[in-house]
Amino acid sequence: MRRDVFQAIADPTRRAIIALIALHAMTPNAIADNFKTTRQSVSKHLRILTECELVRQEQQGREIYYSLKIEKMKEVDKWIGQFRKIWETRFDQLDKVLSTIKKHKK
Amino acid sequence: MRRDVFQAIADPTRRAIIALIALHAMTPNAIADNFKTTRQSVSKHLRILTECELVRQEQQGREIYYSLKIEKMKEVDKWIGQFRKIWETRFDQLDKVLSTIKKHKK
DNA sequence: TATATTTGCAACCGATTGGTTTCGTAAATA
DNA sequence: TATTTACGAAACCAATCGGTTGCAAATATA
Repeated sequence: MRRDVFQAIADPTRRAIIALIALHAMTPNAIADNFKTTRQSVSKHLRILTECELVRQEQQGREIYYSLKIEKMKEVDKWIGQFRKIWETRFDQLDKVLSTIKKHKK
Repeated sequence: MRRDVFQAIADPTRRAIIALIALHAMTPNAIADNFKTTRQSVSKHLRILTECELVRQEQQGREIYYSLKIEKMKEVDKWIGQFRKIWETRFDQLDKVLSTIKKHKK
């Protein structure tokens, strides 16, 4: 069962969970309250998120607080980075074309 | 069969295809040459990428050239953006802590 | 101590996945 | 015209997915 961040964020429920716990740690029950699905289903998603190290657990009595390991999200950002370069370059090129047109108008 | 960009980039082969055709349009056969898998398998991946509008086709004789619709990648970038704010803020806070320590040392 | 709450885990289910093989079509080439 | 090449689509397969139900363990409360 080889997991990675990209597989983790592929599921919309998982993306919602990530967004939920990004700022504040939450218990599985509290997280599940935000969805139509069952607690067990959320628990399964949390296990997957834990497996790919996107999430951190903190036991507190009988409750377990889950929070986001935001550093892991940088992996996605890094991958997207290579394409950001491309679309920024293309924007620059378009910019050059536009300014050339302006010059010609003058 | 509702597809989105996040599902598209979940598969490693698909991510590799995306990176391959990001700069230059390529035919399915040319793409398949870069992988261990068959042409038909790559063809299936290309269909999925087409379905979620990540890819553009251009017929040229009996060949079909596939290229990346880089604008679509911005959707992922946008989603990651909300977390970038968080980790940059945390970095700022760490920075403040560090400069406070420096001041105290002085 | 008996009961209720919070949780993870295993078993199971139908749907979907990524891959293969096979086939049909259209374009290039002999 | 006959053959080869490039490709998509369909049928099929084992593996995995997301979800459910049921249960056991640990902690809190009566």
